[in-house]
Amino acid sequence: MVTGQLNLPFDPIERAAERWRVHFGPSSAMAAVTSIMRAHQILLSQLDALLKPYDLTFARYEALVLLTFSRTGALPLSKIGERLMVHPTSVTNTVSRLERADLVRRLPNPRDGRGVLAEITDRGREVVRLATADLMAAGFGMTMYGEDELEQMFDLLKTLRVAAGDFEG
Amino acid sequence: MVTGQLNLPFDPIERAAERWRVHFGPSSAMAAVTSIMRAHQILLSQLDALLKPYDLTFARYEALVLLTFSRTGALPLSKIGERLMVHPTSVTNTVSRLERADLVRRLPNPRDGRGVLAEITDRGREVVRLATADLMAAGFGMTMYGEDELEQMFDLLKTLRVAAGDFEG
DNA sequence: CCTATTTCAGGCCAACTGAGATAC
DNA sequence: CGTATCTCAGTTTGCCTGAAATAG
Repeated sequence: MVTGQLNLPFDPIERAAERWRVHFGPSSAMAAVTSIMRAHQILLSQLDALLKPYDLTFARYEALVLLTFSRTGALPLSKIGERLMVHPTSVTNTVSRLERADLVRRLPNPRDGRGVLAEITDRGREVVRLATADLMAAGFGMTMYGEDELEQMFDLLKTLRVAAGDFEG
Repeated sequence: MVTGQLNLPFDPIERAAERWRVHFGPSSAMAAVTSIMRAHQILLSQLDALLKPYDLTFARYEALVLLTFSRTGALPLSKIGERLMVHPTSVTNTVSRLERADLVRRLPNPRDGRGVLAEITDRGREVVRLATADLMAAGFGMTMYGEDELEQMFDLLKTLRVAAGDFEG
């Protein structure tokens, strides 16, 4: 429903921006923010639908892919939280769900007695392979864009991420 | 924490995209999608923090602003859901929260016996005024962008919204 | 009769807070 | 000792499904 074809005869964000200008003043920041919110909603809904057959959400899929990328297939939960920029308790929850589905297993961290490693299982690697094929076939829900536009989007949003202190820009 | 300054020495999305290219192939769509997800997370966290003193979330704030824009200060719940593109049950929930805080009241729709109007209260108008002043003072969390970049962002994301069928583009 | 509007019950997911166990 | 890692309990939010009541 969130991505249902409502087919309003006008752009609801553009209309809100016009009224915003009249009531409050300059509205380009508000229009850009609202657009990002809506884009997120559209994409998340599409990607979660694609991943549903694998009993994955996009958040869980991202964690799984991150493990695929690591040399040993295992990472401390703290590192996962850092890279995906999610809260420690969310990592615990995500890893628990993946563990229950037999896609990762928990191991004690041999280099830090406090720590826990999440290690991807063979089944986890297979699920990543299949899910990734589906996502790529769907172009990540971005098939309306050309290569140049995708890069433009990345560059534009990078400015925001740098300003938020995500990394040393 | 979600917007904490982690100050990684590298861009985690860029790094993931590089590895993605090696493992799976072209990664620009994935990088753009991940950037949108992260931008959403950053902005929502900042805006919700700004709105917290008013016991509002961004979703509730948007509903309140929409009522401010209507001529009579009242709209059917169905219309609110259509404009903000949220699920009917979410509208019920949002309006109930606002009603409990005395920012809107429910009225029967005189033009449709099935329907319910949400009408903004005087207190609701005052809260919108104050919250909007705070949001504008914070530039909606977008002060790192120039006017041209904000328009560029809006235009780029409009392509996605049109493709999703949000309106007659 | 069929459809539209709203509500309720109940589920899932992600994020957070705060507290505690354990180990650096 | 203080700090870091992880877990658990519990709350909030938003989104969803399915079913019901009511009315066009």
